[in-house]
Amino acid sequence: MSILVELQSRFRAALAGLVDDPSEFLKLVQPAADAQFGDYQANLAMPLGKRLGKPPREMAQQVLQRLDVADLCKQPESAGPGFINLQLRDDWLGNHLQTLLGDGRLGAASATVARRFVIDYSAPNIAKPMHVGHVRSTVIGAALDRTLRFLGHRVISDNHIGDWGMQFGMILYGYKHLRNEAAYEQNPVAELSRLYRLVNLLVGYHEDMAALPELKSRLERQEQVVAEMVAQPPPTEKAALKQAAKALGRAEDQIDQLRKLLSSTHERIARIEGDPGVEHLARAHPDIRSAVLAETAKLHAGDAENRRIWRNVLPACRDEIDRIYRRLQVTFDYTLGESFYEDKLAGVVEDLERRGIARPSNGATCVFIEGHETPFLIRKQDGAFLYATTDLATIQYRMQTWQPDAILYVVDHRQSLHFEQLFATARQWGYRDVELQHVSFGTVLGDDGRPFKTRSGDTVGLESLLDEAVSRALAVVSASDEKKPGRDAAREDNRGQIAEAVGIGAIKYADLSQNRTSDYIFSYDKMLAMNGNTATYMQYAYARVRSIFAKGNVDLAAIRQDAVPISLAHSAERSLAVAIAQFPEALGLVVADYRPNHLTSYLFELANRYSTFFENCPVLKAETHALRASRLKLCDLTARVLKLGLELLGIRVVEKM
RNA sequence: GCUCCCGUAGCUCAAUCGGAUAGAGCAUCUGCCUUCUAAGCAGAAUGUUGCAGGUUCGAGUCCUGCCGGGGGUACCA
Repeated sequence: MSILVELQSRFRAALAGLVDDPSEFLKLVQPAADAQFGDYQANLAMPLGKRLGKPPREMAQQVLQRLDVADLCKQPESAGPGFINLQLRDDWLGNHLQTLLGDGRLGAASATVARRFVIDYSAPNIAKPMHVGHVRSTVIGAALDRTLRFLGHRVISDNHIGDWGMQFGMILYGYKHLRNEAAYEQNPVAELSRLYRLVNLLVGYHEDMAALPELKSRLERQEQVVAEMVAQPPPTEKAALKQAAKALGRAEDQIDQLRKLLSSTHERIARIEGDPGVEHLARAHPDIRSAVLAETAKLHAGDAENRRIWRNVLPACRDEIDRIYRRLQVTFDYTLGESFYEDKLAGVVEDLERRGIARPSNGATCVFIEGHETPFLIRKQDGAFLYATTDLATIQYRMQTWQPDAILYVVDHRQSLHFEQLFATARQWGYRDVELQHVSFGTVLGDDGRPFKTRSGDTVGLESLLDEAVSRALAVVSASDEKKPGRDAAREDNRGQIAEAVGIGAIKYADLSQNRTSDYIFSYDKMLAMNGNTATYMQYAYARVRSIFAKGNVDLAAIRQDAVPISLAHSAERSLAVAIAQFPEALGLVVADYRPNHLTSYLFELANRYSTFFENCPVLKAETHALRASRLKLCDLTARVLKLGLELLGIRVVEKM
């Protein structure tokens, strides 16, 4: 049971008769912003007063007269311009916690209306190794997956891996023309990823070279424009003068931008030309871009050799990403990659054309969408399909196969235009009763504020990040052991497992604790931190609770059934109790806007309050037996909420640290 | 050009569809391990929420303009 939901229903009853639809006011019943205002607050008297044309303070009084919360709360008070402050009764809170002791769900009710979700997350491109950019989608997606499932929804997780696009054309081209057979024999995935990067580099080089003349002439034109503007006699009128200055500034900005673009293009070209080996390859493969596209088209058209290579190469790539998923403990119900839909693509385009949703334009097939300047391309001039086509086929398949109420795409926010167009097209196509959600997240940036890359231009591999995290955690575990001699010897064997849980947990938490919509600057130290607001802090709090149980030989089953009332006399006990009871509210926030950072904030707050409790309230040495039992109950609930909450985030707890 | 997002403490980030005195962590400083794990606790210091207007009982949040940064923008994903 959620206290907030209960309070809202009490307010609903109180508002009945005052307004027709109380819903918009009920959302103003919230946990208190500050402990001095109690546990919960209702901010509805002000807007209500405005609606009914009465002074807000009077309105608050009127609501209070109609409000029946005497069983849960102390006498509510009205404060300030009309805030209503509510404080839970200690006896009610104690009883409530008592019922939670016997509740495996810790108060989190199963959804009354179970929805069916398809969650599309992780989706790496299997032609290249997973890097830090894949962590966010994987970790956020998995957390939403687990949380929705826990709340009683039907969830189908589907890893839509990239195994069919132009990136595979690059692999094919590289495999055929640039492969080092010995390296491939030894480590196929490493060689494939080298080939992918190499071909990508060469394609980029020729694109840069091709773009250069146009870029130069644009710059010259722009410089001329500015020169003419400067040569103009300045207008005499003040307003016109200001206008002219502004226009000049903008034109100069464009020059700056063009110069930057030009110089970065020159830089890339120089890098290639400065490397004799690569330069030689660039000269030897002048038409590489169109050749790559041709390989892609051939694969799609069913060319026997390309299909054979594709089939041979795929298993090794899949093994590679599966190894990372095992380590992250992420699993999917389905892994239906782009290739799964290849035989459906032509039908999709045909169907959309027949219905008049798509039409040919400049040799390609497009969907024109109102409000969008550029069309949504579903087939290229050369006949090849695009990821738009695949995504449409995927929607069709998911709807036919699973009839979901919602499809969530956990994907970088840079693809928002694509999803807008995709969803708009899907709706025109007839899929109107499904919630199509782009659960977007911000980009991982480097120190320079640009999308994250290492100096060499390669993104940081995910696996090395995981290794680094675990090895740092191991160092901390070992250091902590040495500081406290006299621990049990079996402990040594556990260090590796503890380090794995702590290290991986740190990385996951770093991503989950951020509002997913913000970009963030990647930092090893931050991602691998084990102090402060980190998964480690919660794991540590959990281990401290478990340590009390171990030391006291506590029989938890007996404690849970013990009739001794829970005492909340100490402020640390009470504040901990309130946090425990608010677990369901945190889960509600997570699913309301698909943001796991609500759960991390909650768990940090809970663990924080536990630490205060731990310092101030002796458990095993409590003054009386009853107090000892009461505190053990608080410990038990804290540990269980921490464990369950972290599990929903995909983070493991350990018994000792 | 069009379009979307962002600008909060020295740094990295929060702030529940507009709520009370804008909060954490890191870094800095001061205390606390013979008492259940110091990966911790208690405390100090840190702000013109980019700027200027507007809307209202109330604005980091909404509107307008400006400044600054980033993304996307017809055949990559």
